[in-house]
Amino acid sequence: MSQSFTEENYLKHIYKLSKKSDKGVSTNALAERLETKASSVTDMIKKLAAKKLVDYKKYQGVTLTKKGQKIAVDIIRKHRLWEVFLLEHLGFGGEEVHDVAEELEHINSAELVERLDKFLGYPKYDPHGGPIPDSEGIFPEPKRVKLDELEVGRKTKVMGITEHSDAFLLHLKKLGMELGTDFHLKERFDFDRSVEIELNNKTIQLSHDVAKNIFVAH
Amino acid sequence: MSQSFTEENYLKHIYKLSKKSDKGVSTNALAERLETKASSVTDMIKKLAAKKLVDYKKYQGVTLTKKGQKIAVDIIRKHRLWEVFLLEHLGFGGEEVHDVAEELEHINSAELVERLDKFLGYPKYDPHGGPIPDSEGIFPEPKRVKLDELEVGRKTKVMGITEHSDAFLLHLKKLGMELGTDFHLKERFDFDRSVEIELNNKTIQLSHDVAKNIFVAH
DNA sequence: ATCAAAATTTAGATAGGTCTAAAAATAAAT
DNA sequence: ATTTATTTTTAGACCTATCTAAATTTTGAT
Ligand SMILES: [Mn+2]
Ligand SMILES: [Mn+2]
Ligand SMILES: [Mn+2]
Ligand SMILES: [Mn+2]
Repeated sequence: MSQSFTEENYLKHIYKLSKKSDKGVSTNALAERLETKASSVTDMIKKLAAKKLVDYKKYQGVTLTKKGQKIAVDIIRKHRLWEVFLLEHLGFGGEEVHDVAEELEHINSAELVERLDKFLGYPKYDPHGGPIPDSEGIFPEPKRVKLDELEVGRKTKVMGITEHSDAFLLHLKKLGMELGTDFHLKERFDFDRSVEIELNNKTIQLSHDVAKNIFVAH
Repeated sequence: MSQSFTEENYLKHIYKLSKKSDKGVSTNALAERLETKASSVTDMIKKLAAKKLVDYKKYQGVTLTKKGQKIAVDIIRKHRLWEVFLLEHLGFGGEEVHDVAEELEHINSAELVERLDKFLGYPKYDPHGGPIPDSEGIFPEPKRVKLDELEVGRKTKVMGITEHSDAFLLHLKKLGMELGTDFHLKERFDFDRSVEIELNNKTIQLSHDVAKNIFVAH
């Protein structure tokens, strides 16, 4: 069975949104992500459910089935491999890459993907740090690094801490950082090694004492 | 204005078929090429005509407008650039390449095409000898000529073909002619324009139908 | 010039994807 | 517990691309 571009985009975004919480993905959230209307989402979800790619109960949101998940992960694999190619071999910079990868990810050829993967040297992460699943859909073990060593510009997430005092835990809680919290490392200031991060649309400063005690995904 | 994959494929095949004769491309010829029905072709042609991409009068066949031609040539450019990439960099062999290029040619990004072209070293011909037009739509000067126009007596080599049917490919294989094969044009017979060539120490006759479909080095 | 065959176009139907407006269900407030 | 607001679904419509079957035009033979 083969999917349309549209179906593949739905599956991919259901996958990504479902990581954010453990409940089903809501119709509105999906509509916003896909820049379409809620009614269109409902229609499409029904079609995907008929194909057994998602589980769906009215008003309860959607989740991917195993089959749907496999397809979603494969799209992500292709997207990230193409981004590696565009950035590292064609010399693309920054933004433009994503839109092109958004189209290339739908090119349908297992042979092509495997050869591209080989050509690129079997990368495990794309240039934004996004992990690239293998052809079985297995993601690489996320390398962990301390926040004070991470390259500026990375999107990352909290993977662990090396300091377990109540004071530190309370501090993190107040900042809104917990295990799994996603954020973006915007800047590091050389004079005191403090960092500036963006988390939940807020910009926050962290001292080096804090940063050096947080493990983040690389 | 942007075209669908389908529209682009129509334009490309109208372009290619229109090279074969100087009359408009017939509905049936297009239907056969595109593996669809004549009625579907009529529908699509009307739409392309409404967009001013083709000129069309009922029952008279279609021709491309300047605008349509530009798009068609650009698709051919992309197709051939991708084939160079797939064959020379990803290590694809023979057949598989074409189908993948058939999809890749529709990826919509001028930036991508220019960067790919640069990455490949601005090739002028694809690995099958097909000329690659530049971004302005200009084809390279053919340092190639069809075998039925080559001067008698020349030593030359197979540079490409203009007929890609299985029957023709098989025929060439049987004759021992493939891309790059060297041979010597010994004689041309005026009464049927057949030619006699010497290849691997054997003397072979080729009908005009065969000769006119083989590109050779000039 | 007439008739038959082939090519082409039209009519009507189906399926995918989307939208607006209205109805129904759920969640939040009072 | 009611009422109100929000979310989600349904109903009905539209556009693209395709098909089959029937009608029309052109081509080619007699
Ligand atoms: Mn991306
Ligand atoms: Mn996409
Ligand atoms: Mn090709
Ligand atoms: Mn194509």
